[in-house]
This record gives sequence, structure tokens and C-alpha cells, in this order.
Amino acid sequence: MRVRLEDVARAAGVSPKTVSRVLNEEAYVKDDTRKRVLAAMESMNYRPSPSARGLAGSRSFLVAMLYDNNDNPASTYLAEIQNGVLDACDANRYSMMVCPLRMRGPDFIRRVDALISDHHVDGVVLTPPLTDHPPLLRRLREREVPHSSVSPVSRNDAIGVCMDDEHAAQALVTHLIQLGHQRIAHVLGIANHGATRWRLAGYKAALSAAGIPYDPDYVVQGEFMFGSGVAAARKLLTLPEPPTAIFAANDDMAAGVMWAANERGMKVPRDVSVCGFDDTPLASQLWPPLTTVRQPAREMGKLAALQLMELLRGKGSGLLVQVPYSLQLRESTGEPPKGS
Amino acid sequence: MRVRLEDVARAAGVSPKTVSRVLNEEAYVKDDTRKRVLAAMESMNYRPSPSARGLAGSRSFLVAMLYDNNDNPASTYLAEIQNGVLDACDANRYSMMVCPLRMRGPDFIRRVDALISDHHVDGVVLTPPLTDHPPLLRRLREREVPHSSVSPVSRNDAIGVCMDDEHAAQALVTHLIQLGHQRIAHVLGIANHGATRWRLAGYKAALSAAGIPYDPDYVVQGEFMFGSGVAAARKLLTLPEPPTAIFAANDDMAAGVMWAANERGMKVPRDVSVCGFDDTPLASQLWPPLTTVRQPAREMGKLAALQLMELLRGKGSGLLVQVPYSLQLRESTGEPPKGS
DNA sequence: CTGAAAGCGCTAACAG
DNA sequence: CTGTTAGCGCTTTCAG
Repeated sequence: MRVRLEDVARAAGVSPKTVSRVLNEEAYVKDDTRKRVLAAMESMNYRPSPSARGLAGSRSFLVAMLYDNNDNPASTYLAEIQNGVLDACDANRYSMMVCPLRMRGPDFIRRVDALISDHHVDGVVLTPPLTDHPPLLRRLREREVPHSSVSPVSRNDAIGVCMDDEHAAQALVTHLIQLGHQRIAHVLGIANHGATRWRLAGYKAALSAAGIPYDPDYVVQGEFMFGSGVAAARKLLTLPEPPTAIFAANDDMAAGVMWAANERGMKVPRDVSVCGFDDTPLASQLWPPLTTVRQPAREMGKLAALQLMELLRGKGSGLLVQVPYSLQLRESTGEPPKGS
Repeated sequence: MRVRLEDVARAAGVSPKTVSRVLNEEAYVKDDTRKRVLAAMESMNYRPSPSARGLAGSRSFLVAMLYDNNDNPASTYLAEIQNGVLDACDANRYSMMVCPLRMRGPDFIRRVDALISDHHVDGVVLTPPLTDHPPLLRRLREREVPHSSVSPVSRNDAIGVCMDDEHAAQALVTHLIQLGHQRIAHVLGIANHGATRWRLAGYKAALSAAGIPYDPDYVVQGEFMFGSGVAAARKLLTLPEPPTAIFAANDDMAAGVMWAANERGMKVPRDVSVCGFDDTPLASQLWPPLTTVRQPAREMGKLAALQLMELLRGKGSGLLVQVPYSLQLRESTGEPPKGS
């Protein structure tokens, strides 16, 4: 019925253990033998049983992608990361499990435990804001589960992938300043996301570099979601001296800002410039197309997973690699209204 | 270290086999015994090993969600279905694997095979357009892999979940007609999707019911993607006698249509009414908000998975359940321009 | 209704 | 560099 390790061994004229060695890319197999075994595997179309491997050995060839189900807006951002992780799995004969977690739930840690011990997951890819959830990280360390993070806040001990959000945000806001804007507002993301902090820092840095004083009235809380962008813009646009440009910490909120502007009969960018962050598909689907920063989410998911797999292979350099951002200057930003 | 079946057995004073019976909800266990075993499991925090179960038995408690990676636009639609499947898994102690497939790829079937035999997947959830891919269905049947579909085209032998796309589309177009539109165009989806066919049928039915002749010039090909909506609208809006309303087969294309209208300096709905289908988040984030049909994707994913699990439990009614749609009338549709 | 024995397909630990 | 011997934790027979 099923081709087993033993069958391959017989066909190749070696012991099962040798086949196992080849399968696991262990050292100490004569090159000649290895080739013979590989050929046998190929010709018999042998596929190892993950169950048996998981049961007998310590590895499962399964990685899990964890994400938070409460505080996570951008399903499109997560979907892209997931695609990236799948790309990496594909290239390395891993399989992926998807694990939505409710960070606020009382059984949060129990669920993580269950995941790990149930499926012997070899490692996990963490996405924001799980990348910096202390109880989770503690548990993963306790149980010695290798993990790799996408955009972790704490960049010292983490391995994974990140982007220079701060400089990206700074570049974006600098662009607004160069267009002539002085009254520039910022809509914050969810507090516990690193992205929120970095993008705010970039905003401040750009203002400060241009000698524009920081005005707390121009910085309002958002939650990375469309609706929060609408709410934030309603506040900002009714200020006695409203901003001429609004930088929202992500595209969804920027879309909300544009929506709120439309609602007031304002035209973007004539009456107010708007920009976002991430370059999700939405950005180019809005009218006018949104100026934003491109964040290569899929690439980041892939890289994080690849980092994890290197770690699993023992070759882990344990690095936090950085991917480049790029400004996407589109039509939602322009010169400030005359006489403002 | 790990709590095993044997440990539970010892604690409950029964044989391992009995614990196994309880675990698998088999009949023929005295109620009293069952309770004792359950109590022991609970107090010892026992969690069965999926690897061992998979290896020894025939079940893996793993379901896979298959989707096509080429012809699939709406990542947000798939993400919602995925969430629904996860909901169902959660409720039934299943785990989910995510399997992007390249339908066009030469190794398509091999990949499916690999998936099934590698992981002993108990069953799969199929999403469009995989729901009607003959080689795939044949292979699944050959290998006797239970499967459940979301919106399959062939509704006879399929089990899963569907919506009445046709009547939904008809209702939507009827709404346009009631607003006074006569020249109504339609942007088609990808050809091999059932949704494309049904929505077109609904469009035709509505016209026909109103006595409006069907004009092939008003029906243009699209691909469910934003860009294809833009292209389609560019054609339609430059027609000698352009339509006063455009019904796109999904929201992404409708967004493209609105974008193209903006590009030409036209105002929606003053100059042209636009409506879509699905009610993805995008629909309410556009300006003006998009009139569309709400399709409960997450619910559908969940139901499809639940149907599958019933099938696995042997209680399979094998039904194709239908979920209700609802019209979302918003501001992108209005009366046709005067004198048109 | 319950139990005993025999593996599922692989890898770990130890020999050679 | 390669092989041997035991299991991993569960379910499947088959007996009671």
C-alpha cells in the first residue's frame, strides 16, 4: 500500500537507519550511498509519514503561524504574511498550521501549550502584536520552542525580520513638509504595536528636523482600523486650525481619513493631503490613490519563516534581518491649500 | 513528562482501550465508566497526541483548506472563509492546514496527493474555483477523501454551503431598475467561477423581468480583480451610449469601476451608479460607500467545515446548506442622470 | 460492555 | 560511515 522507509531501504540495499539519515540530511553518509538512496526514494515516490516522524523523533516539520484575533485589523496584511510563510514552507518541505489566538482570552497560554504539545510544532512565526507578548514569549522560551518574529518591538534578542518604520515614516512626513505643509497631523495605531511607536517617532523626527514644533493636538489615537481613521479625522478636521495634511499610521486608517474628508465635502488633496503606511491593495484602489510606504509583507513573512527554518536546522545565525521600504508617492498628497 | 493514555487509564482504573473508546466517543462504554475516564482526563489535563493517533489509527483530526493561488483575487474573501473554517475546527478539536495550490501548475495533483498522504488529512474544504476542478474532484473521490465545498458550481452531488447568488444579483439589478435605470451594464468575473455564471444569470433575469432587452455590449469580461474593473469601466464609459449603472460581479471590480469613473471626472452616483457583490470591508470604505450584496463568507467557511466534520463523524447528511444574502443599499447607487 | 496483544512508520541510542 | 534494537502513544484486531 504505502511506500515505507523500510521499502526504500530494501530497494537501495541499505538499512532503514541509513535511509533515515539521508532523509534527515545527516552527515556521515557516503556520497555514493546517499545518491543510491535518493534515487530509490525518487523512483518509488516515497513520502515520509509526518505522524511517524513526529511520534518517533523530536521533529514534526510543522511550523505554526500565530496571530492575534482581537487586535488585528489588517486581515490583508496578515494574509500576505501567511502567503510568505507558506512560500518558505513550500521550499523547505514544511507544513504550516494557522493559529489565531485571542490575546485577551483567559486560556491564551493554554491554547499555545496545546498547540505546541499537541502537534509537536517545530517552531512558530510570531506576528504583531504577539511578537512582544511577555507571557507568550516566556512560555515559548520555557518550552524551548524556536520562534521568529515579524516586526518585533524589542529588537535585541529577537530573531526574524523587521523594517525601518521610523525612517520610512520620517521620509513620508518630510515629503509632506517639502510640499509646503506645516500643520501635519498624525493618527496613531494601537498602542501595543511597535509600528505605532516607530511611526510616531518618525513623524516627530521629521517635524523636528524641519523646525516645526510638535503639537499634541495634532496627534490622535487610532486603532489601525478604518473606523478609527474616520473618527480621528472628524476630530482633526473640526479643530479651530485644522491640519493641512494627515499622516495615518496605516492605510486602513488613511482610507478612513479620506472618507471623513469626503463626508465633509472636502477634496483630497486640494483641501487636505492624506497619507498612510503599508501599501496594501486598498491604497491604490482609493480615489485619489494613496501616498504611502510600501512594506513588503509577503517577503517579510517568507524571510521570517526562513530564519526560523535555519534556526531549526541548527545553522541559526539568529539575526533580525531588515527589509527595505519604499515611498509610494501618489495623488492623495499635494500642496497645502493657498492661504492656510 | 507527558500524560499518556496509559496514565489516564491507570488513574481511572480501566484499560487503555477503554480510555481510547471514550476519547473517540465510541458506543458501548458504561456511562459510569465514561464519566470516570472523562474526569481523569480532565484532572490530569490529558491531551492525546495527534501523531500517535494519526499513526495508529485512520484519523488525524486534521482538515485542510484548499484554495487556488492563481485565479484568486479576493484575498479578503478567502481570509474570511479561512476564519470560518478555523471557528469550526476550534469547536470540534480539529486542526487546520492551509494549502495554496497552483491550479495551473503541472504538479497540481501531485501536490494534492502529497498533502493527503503526508498528513493523513481527514477531509478537505474546497473553495472556488477548486470546488469544480474535475481532476481534483476525481482524485479526492479515488482516494476517498471526504470534502466539503464553498459555493460549488455543481450543486447536485456536492456537500457544503452555497448562497443564492442568482436571486441576489437579480434583486440588486432590480433595485437599479427601480431607481429608473435602463442602460445597465455588467462586469463579469472569471469564467470558471460559478459566481460569475450565477450573477450574470441574475442580471439577465432582472432585465428580462423588466422587459429591458439584453445588450451584449453592456456585458464585459472581468477577472474579479480591481484592475479588470478599471479596464471594463473604461470600455463601458466610452461607449457611444454609455450605461447609467454598472453592476460589477464583485466589490473589487466595482471599486475599479468607481476608480475609472473618477478618472474620467465623473461623479458616482450622479453620473453613473455602481454596485458590487460580496460586501467585503472595501465596500464600506469607498466613497461613496458601495451598494452591494452581503455574502457571509466567514459563516460559509464555518458551515462548510461543520458539514465536513459531520461527514467525518459518519452522521453526514451530505447536504448543501444555503445561507441567506442581504442587499446593502448604500450611496453608490442613485437615480440615473436626467435626460439620459 | 471491557481487556490483551500487536503493530502503525519512523528515529534514538547504541553498537560496530 | 553503517546497522541493530527498542520504543514513541495510540488504535486495531480479537478475545472475553
